[in-house]
Amino acid sequence: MAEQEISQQAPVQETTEQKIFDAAHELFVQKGLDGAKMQEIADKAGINKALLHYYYRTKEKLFEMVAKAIIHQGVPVFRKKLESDKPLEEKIAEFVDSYIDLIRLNPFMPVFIISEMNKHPQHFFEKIMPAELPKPQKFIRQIEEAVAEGRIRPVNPQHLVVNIMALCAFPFVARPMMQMVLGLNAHEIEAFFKQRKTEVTEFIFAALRPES
Amino acid sequence: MAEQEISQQAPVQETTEQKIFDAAHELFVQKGLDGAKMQEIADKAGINKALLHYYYRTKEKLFEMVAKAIIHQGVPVFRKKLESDKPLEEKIAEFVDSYIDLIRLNPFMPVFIISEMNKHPQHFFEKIMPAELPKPQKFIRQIEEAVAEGRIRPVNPQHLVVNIMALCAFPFVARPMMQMVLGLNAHEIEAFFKQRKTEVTEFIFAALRPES
DNA sequence: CGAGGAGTTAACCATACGGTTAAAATTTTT
DNA sequence: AAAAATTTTAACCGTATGGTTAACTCCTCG
Repeated sequence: MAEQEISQQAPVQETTEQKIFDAAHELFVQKGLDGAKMQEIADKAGINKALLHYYYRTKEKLFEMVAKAIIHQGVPVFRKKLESDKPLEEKIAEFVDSYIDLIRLNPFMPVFIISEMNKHPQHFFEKIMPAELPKPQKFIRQIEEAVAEGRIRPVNPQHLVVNIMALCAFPFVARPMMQMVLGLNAHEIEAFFKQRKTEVTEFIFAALRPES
Repeated sequence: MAEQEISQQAPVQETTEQKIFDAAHELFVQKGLDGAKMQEIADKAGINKALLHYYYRTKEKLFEMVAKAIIHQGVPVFRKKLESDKPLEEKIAEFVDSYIDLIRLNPFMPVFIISEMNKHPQHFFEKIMPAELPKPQKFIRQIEEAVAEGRIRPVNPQHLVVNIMALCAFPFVARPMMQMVLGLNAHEIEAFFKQRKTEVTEFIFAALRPES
């Protein structure tokens, strides 16, 4: 479900601008704004450092473009799911499904966002995040209705929203730690992430079953 | 419950070494290894830059000491809770309780660990993490037993462990985002975090109720 | 008192870094 | 093919950065 067809790099005839962008993408994601160096990006792109400034004026601008691209890859997914007209149960299942799909395609994304958002919150919300970021009001109203109707256990809707996001995203940001603590090798962790979707969905629905 | 008495800085007669350490702590946590600059640390400590190198030979060494201190603040809490002899239900409740307490005392900790762990995994696990990090084997066995006895719904124990950690830690690392998405002001977010402990505990227990 | 050591400082050093310049190479336009 | 515009490069610039040096202060102890 929700397996998008994202042209998985066709290195046919990549333009220089693209090569720079890709190199910057990889390094910014891996090392952050401060950790990634312009020379390093130039080397990885296989070009002269001056070209970075020719295409993207400054490091900050280059970073902004990369960060925006990353954010804008996720935002529409959220918006679509949060604002859909589907009934609550279906909505939750779809949300978990496409959220985990999204992260599995770009496992670095949550760490990148969390790091940069916490390190430079002002810059992040003023220059990178779109002004109209998806709001879960409709989702929250649906939760309130379901509670009122007794269809689900009484829960605080805001906490539920956070819980869902936490269950989806956290394993990816804590991956190295998990791997260490649970003692999993590469294969096992891969299997773990494969199971994750169903396990999370079942966990949430179980937590929402009405009492008695 | 579990409100430790941690001598909340007594700035009576702080030694220079301590002043440096504290300044480094604050800046490394806030900006990471790459983002924090030695001059900045010296300024914040109110001393000459050469003194940094007098007490802590290099930036890396200083960082290691700070990072170790942060890690070693949390590890014993984990170990104690994970290896206790209490029955499962109690254990989960206590784990959530002291985990959230721990993070509320140092809300920066999870972001710091996640950032640095993902940015320099090798350095992190070789030089900073203690060799004998707490393992949840006993906890996992207890879960398996509870499932076998039908006391809780059948769940994959590893996923449950991850779920618990996710529900506790994630809100703190995603705090700025949450604040934005849920549209909370400083007071409201404070209230949110106060409710968090009970909400998470109830959520987990609800998810573990046996079926039918 | 005065020698020795710990603590502290200003000045300095080499390199790394983000960014610029001017000219060369390449492509596009006419 | 010449002119114009675009792309690429090597060399350079000023500053920031991690780190060092050597001298100076201050306290301790014989």
